[in-house]
Amino acid sequence: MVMATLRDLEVRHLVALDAVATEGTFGRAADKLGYTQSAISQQIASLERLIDGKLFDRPGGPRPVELTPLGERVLASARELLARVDSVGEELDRFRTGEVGRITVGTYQSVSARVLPLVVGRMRAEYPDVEIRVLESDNDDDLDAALGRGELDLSFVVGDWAGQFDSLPLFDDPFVLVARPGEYKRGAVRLSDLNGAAMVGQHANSCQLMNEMGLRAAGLEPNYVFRTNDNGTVSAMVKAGLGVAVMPMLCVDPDDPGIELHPLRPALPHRRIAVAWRKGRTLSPVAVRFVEIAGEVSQVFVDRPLPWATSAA
Amino acid sequence: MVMATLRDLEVRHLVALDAVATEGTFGRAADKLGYTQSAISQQIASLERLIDGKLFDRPGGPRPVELTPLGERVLASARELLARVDSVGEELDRFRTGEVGRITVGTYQSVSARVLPLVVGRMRAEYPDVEIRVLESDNDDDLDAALGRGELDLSFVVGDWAGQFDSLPLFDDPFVLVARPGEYKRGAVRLSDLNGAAMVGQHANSCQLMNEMGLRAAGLEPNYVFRTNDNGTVSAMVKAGLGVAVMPMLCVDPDDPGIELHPLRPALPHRRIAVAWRKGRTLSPVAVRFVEIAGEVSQVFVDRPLPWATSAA
DNA sequence: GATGGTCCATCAGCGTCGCTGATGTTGAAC
DNA sequence: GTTCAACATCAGCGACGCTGATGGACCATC
Repeated sequence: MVMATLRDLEVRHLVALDAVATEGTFGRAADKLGYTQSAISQQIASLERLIDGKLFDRPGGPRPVELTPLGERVLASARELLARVDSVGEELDRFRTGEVGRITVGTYQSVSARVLPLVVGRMRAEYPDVEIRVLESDNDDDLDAALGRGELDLSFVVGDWAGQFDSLPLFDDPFVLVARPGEYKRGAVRLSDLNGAAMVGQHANSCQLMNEMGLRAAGLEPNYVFRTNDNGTVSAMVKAGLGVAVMPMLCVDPDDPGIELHPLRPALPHRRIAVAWRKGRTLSPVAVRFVEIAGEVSQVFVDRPLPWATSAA
Repeated sequence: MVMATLRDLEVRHLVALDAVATEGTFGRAADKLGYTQSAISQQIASLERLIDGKLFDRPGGPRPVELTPLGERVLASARELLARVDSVGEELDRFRTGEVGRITVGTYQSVSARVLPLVVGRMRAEYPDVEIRVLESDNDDDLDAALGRGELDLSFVVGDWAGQFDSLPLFDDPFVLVARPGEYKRGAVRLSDLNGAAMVGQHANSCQLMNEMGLRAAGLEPNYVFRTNDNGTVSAMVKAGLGVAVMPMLCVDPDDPGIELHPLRPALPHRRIAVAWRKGRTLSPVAVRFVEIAGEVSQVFVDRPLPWATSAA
């Protein structure tokens, strides 16, 4: 016979207390709850042991029980707790359906500008009460680290991260040459034609490194005259005649008449855009839907016109 | 295999969830709580069945478990509930010690004026945070009814209520003659001397009826020229010469020089003052103390000087 | 790639707990 | 007194929860 404490409390006890207080007798409470009178009697006795005090006065004979002053106090707390438990249940249901929730997503400039608005728009339409937080960074490592630490639920990433993350590949984003209209003949440009050309690029990040490695692998030593991480500035510099740029196609505004895009020949290895999350981790329902939507809206980029068609428009 | 719902929730589940989330592994949580790892595993599994969703991602291998998004939500609610349960426990302790509580007491004019202040004063000194509510009524039936309905925790009553209530007798309050000083010789007055005297009395209530019955039993027909339920007004009318009054001694200000008190011979059956509560009902700790204190302070009235000594002072 | 270590899941065994159904007890009403 | 309507108690039993051991997954290390 060990000492019973509130840690042994069960919701069932509170339900029984409430029912007895409401119904007035153990028997009616038992009927209501689908137990026998004996069971209710034992449940209340057990609760009285936990509380360490009588909750009901039993007048004996055919008269109903009545709460003691202690019982009144406990009942008030019990009803409060029951209401809280119920509201937790409802909140969890809302969470499961995505009615409430929060999601934090990592992203970077080109995705922020071209992909994220499409996804966020559909998310807000489907789940108006879901809070969507976005962390944008120039630096892939920041996003990876934050994702690894669990600060991000999801992150857009470049490349495959099969080792560390689970991911859904969204689309391939080819490197294209950005030049002033007419500077090169329409259509593909040979890498060798870029030899010695003044180039505009980004500071060292995964795309830029991928890009430069591709160029060097083709035997040319790029001549960077300006670097910026702002994609708009890269295009602006090209327009201003500072040089040409090799950029992921997603980083360039396809409707900008001041520039012309050219496929490269041979093509550099394209970058693969994916949305990733920590390997093996369960996603919230909202996050799952976010990934689905990201996949759906990415069809736009899978099917997008090739650069020469665009510049020829 | 029946469907588990939140109604099957137990505090133990929440404690286990909290411990695992805090400790990071099932094993350490088990050590902390004095269970085996197996028990914790089963408790969490059981909770996951209740919640109908995984709460932890188990990476497998030597790495600790991590909360799923659902788990985070549930944990937050669990901690809130645990805190609430703890605070209920503390509140109940305070209730038991009388540190908090409320008591509603029925009373009537003479007790309000002479007895209650003594009791309330000591109660407030002992239990400064206990709320004391007082219902005063001219009409005994009101108090009895309110006590019977449970609206009062305690009530001062006149007479024995052995049938309906439990009670503690406090003291006996004799009926005395109230007259102007010198109107009667000091000391006892014969009932027969009151025959035909103009009298001031109360409206029909238990004391007044008791009083009149006693007079009639002694063979005299009282001649009431004025009735009021206000004890001060009775005395004032006596002082003004409207008549004499037969009153419970407690209803008269013993220090009032404008009146003189006389015992009656033969004495009328005195009224017995008691504090009563519903038969068989458990009293709150504060109410128990209230009754004790009422008994203690009533010693003043048990031992109080007889009327002729008072008026001779 | 084999090994050891550290996790959690699972299983069998078993004690305990909670429920049922029947019986005992109490007090009020007739 | 008898009856009735309450709750308490008891024996029995089934289910549940815990223990201790085992198994499986995964990582790190060699």
